[in-house]
Amino acid sequence: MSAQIDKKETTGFSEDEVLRQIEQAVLDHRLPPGTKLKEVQLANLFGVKRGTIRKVLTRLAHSRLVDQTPNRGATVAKPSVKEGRDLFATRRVIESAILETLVASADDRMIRHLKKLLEREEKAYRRGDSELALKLSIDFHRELAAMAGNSVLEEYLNDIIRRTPLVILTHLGNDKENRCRNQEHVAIVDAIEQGKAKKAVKIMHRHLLQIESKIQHKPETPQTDLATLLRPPGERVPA
Amino acid sequence: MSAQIDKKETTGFSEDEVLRQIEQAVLDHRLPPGTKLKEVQLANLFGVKRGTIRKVLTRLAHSRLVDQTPNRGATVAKPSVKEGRDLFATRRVIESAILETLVASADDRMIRHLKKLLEREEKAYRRGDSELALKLSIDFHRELAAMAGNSVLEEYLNDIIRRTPLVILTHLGNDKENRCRNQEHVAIVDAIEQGKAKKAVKIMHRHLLQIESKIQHKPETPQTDLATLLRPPGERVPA
DNA sequence: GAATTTAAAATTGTTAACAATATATCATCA
DNA sequence: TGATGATATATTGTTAACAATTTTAAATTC
Repeated sequence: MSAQIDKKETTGFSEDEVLRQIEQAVLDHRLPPGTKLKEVQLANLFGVKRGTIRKVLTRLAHSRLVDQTPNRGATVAKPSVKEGRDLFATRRVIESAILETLVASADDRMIRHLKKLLEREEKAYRRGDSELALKLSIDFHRELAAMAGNSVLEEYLNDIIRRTPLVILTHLGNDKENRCRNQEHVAIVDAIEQGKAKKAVKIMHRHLLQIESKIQHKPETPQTDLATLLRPPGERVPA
Repeated sequence: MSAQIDKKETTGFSEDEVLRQIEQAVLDHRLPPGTKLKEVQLANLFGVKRGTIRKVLTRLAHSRLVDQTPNRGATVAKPSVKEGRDLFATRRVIESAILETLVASADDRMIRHLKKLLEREEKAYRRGDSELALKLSIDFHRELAAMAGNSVLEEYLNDIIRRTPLVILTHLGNDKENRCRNQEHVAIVDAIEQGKAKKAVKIMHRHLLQIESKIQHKPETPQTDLATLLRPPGERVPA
């Protein structure tokens, strides 16, 4: 009744590629929290051995993107309200530190690069391409972290960013409201350009609190679905 | 020439226990950076299968305590000067946030508990038991993190604490100077008790900068030795 | 003797078969 | 019907044997 998922022809991915694809699926809000992740199913989907999937799941569990329980396999993690709050609070701390560092060393080239990113982001918003807009919004935050030049801060922010979609999906639903506002990104870059660290931090705080303030009620538990949602482009559905 | 390390009789540890023992060995400055970690050797030492060691090494690599290179195995990580600086800079950020949070919610019970810890720490210092003093000093920082009540901040601080010995050993040597000073810990608790967050943060900054300022020169590369240093208590050496 | 090549040993990486556990299916009975 | 228990299936966990690679050692050549 739930047997053959073919897909043997694909060339086969490396362990890192599989990991990144799953992480990307979470970032894109395609993998709802609570989704069961069966080893053989994933192995077939990606055209790899079960052992590879096994290692990937362990790594994902280590970064708290999946929950692993002995003998019962892995599911996409479902952060608690508490964890969600802690995550956002920590994010404010990390992003503030990034901005303080960045303002001290920002040059024209960086500012220009950031503004180019923001233009693309705004264009995506106007065009109504919310998928691309979300991606570019994430890129903006990541770019700030990379520019600050502290690899550990960058590492931690990326960790938080990866976990954030799970918090949003479990405690906010998939509303369009819960996205970064391009306008605020612009204001942050302006503050950086002016060398006003405190101002940049203040805007960033408001920016993050806007989303954070909403995570308190958990509306309902949506039913999990099959894992064909791992493939971003059009894909055929096996018989 | 480097063949049989017996040790088959031991009861055998679980995966998590093996992980913790290795982490503890790093914390205790018993595992110098660069030490080769051979799978079968570790498997024999802990009385577990090679697969278990393999998973543990992967997990340790994920938290950057070991470096893994394909086909060439794992070694205890050797952080660069840059990584060391970034680590300490981030630690200041995290510990500051912890203190700010903590001061807002500290009660008498917490203060009393902290003071008790400090007494034990001071006693260990006076007695000259620098091993215990180091351990208690780490406990102090961890306790602050736990009391703040933000699980993500706590998680990150623990991550940093685990990696810190590797930075110290590679770029500072094993001097007694590079340890936390009990006196400063006392001053931090006093500031918390008085509800002065800014003051506590300032002391903490000075506290951490004192160590951080020294990581610039890397004296030499000490030779790696065998991994019998994994056992804290007295152990027999096989023929 | 130093450098290069060849062979041996040690170490890591992979796989398929098996074992253990959990989940689903179905029959039985109150 | 609904609960209980037995059987079958599906899923995860483990292991030992094998393959691939690197490191070490020895042999050869100049």
